[in-house]
Amino acid sequence: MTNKDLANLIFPNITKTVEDYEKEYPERDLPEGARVTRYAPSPTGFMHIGNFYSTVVDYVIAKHSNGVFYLRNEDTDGAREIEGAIEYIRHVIEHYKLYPDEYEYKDTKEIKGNYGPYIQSERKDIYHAFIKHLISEGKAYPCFLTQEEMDSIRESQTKDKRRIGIYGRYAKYRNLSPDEAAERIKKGENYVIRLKSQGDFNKKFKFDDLAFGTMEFPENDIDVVIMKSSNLLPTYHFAHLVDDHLMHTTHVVRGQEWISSVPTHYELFKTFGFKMPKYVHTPLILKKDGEKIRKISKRLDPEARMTYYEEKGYPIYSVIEAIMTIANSNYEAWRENNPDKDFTEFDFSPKKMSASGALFDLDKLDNISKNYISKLKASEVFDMLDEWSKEYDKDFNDLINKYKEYTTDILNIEREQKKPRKDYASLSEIKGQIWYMYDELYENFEHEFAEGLDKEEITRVLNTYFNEYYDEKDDKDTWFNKMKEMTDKLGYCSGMKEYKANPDKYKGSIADISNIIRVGVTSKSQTPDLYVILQLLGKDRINKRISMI
RNA sequence: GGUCCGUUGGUGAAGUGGUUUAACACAUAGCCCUCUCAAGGCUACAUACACGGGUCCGAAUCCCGUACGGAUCACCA
Repeated sequence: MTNKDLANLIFPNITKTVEDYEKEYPERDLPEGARVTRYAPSPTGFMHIGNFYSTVVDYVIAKHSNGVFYLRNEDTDGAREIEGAIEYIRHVIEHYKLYPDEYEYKDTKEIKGNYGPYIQSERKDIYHAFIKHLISEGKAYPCFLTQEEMDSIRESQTKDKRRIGIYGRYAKYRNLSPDEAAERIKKGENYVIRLKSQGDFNKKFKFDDLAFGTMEFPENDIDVVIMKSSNLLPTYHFAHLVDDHLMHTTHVVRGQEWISSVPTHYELFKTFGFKMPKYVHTPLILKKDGEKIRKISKRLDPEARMTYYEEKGYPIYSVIEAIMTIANSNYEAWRENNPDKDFTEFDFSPKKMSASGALFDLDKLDNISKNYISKLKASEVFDMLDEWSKEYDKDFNDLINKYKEYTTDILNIEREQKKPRKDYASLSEIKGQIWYMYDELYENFEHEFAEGLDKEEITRVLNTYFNEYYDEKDDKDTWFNKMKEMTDKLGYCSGMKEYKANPDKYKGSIADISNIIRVGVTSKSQTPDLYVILQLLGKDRINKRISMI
């Protein structure tokens, strides 16, 4: 029996060859310099900030070059698959408008692109053809090692401080004759297919990573599993080889944790004589935990999960800007000079990514977000708030829609001007800052009057002001002059400089008067411009609130 | 233990042998402005190049070693 016979025994129904598939997946017809990237998640968990980082990088690289960004569902691990994971991943990339050019969704049967299927479990025959080829050539073999045998190999390797893995003399079945292998298979023995590695651990090769630069690795000599016995699907390494070759990926963007499997991938591509794509290994996103710095964790850090940003209501723009700022530190300067350009117009450079992990800084995110939101029109903020609250605060959503115009006016306070207020970093913060403008929410609070202020004085100031001085029709200057007038009449000081110089000569200052009025109508001692607040509140609300005191 | 990577102030970082008394941004603090807050203006801040050798007229920048940190070593991706 030859290797070819063995291959036929294992894959009797596979008739297409590697060459057939190469014809089916021809070179992409793209302009010079166009790059093909992919986001290739496994549906085994929810998307976290590290995945998102890579995805943004994928997207920028592809879009900036007028290339292709596609989505590939890497569902080769049936056991760990989580229901709804791929739907959630889809939700996130669509939420951030990182639409893939090619994709396939099982649940809705949507598919787009000529290089599919884009779901690995549907590509089994393709992988088998490639594996069959390898077996015929004697470059892969069935391995009958049991779990127990492997455990004991590992144990002895650990004990003897040897490298761990199935290689050299530990690769017990690599030199089994096709006849012996066939016999075991016919008996129904369990097996995986392993690569018959030709690498030499004592030889080194150079590898260029676009982010990390040139690295040197020993060649791979481990007979890695390329096909699992459990579901006959390939392992990641093999699927990466086949898919990225056939789909003509030019740039593989993936987390730094993959660097250590570069020797395996290098050998796999070499074995087939395929050209390797370029690699961009993205730095880990780290987190400071007390004194220790560690990889950000979905379990321990709420901000690691992408749901966090949606729940908080960070605009998608803010999150992407924050990620881009971490990815390339010259991005901020670029953005300053190009405030209106799409982030994909930025000439992203993998080389500029920091090789050490980056701490994702929520303060920085807030700052970026505050600046962004402050520059929006009130109506735009309203729309965003509407959309967010629909999902996360239904009651508030009803309220703002009931008073749509009023709410927009509130959101417009000190907004459309050269130096707008920067009050909100996220949509979820808004309610906490404007609740007192709504009678429906004007309950369960305490008036924040200055300490030691007696009730009689409060009443006197409020009554005097609203009965004798306040007129809705006044413009701001008139309004403020009247405030000063009353201040002086009641024995307070209308000039802050004068008051600060001689505090003992007066009952208080115009600041105290303002405070009484401000707290009287809003309960809060800190609000935006009092004139605007009074204008917006209007006579009815004001009267109702005064009478509550 | 093997392999690979990294180490500039509280954070992200600029910097690739000499315009560096080491940018910039965020954070923090103070002052100014001011009816409060936010914003804005100004200033300060951290006495920042892990450590030790070497190369050189000259090193954060090049080389070696040490320490520390991280990633990875599955029929998981």
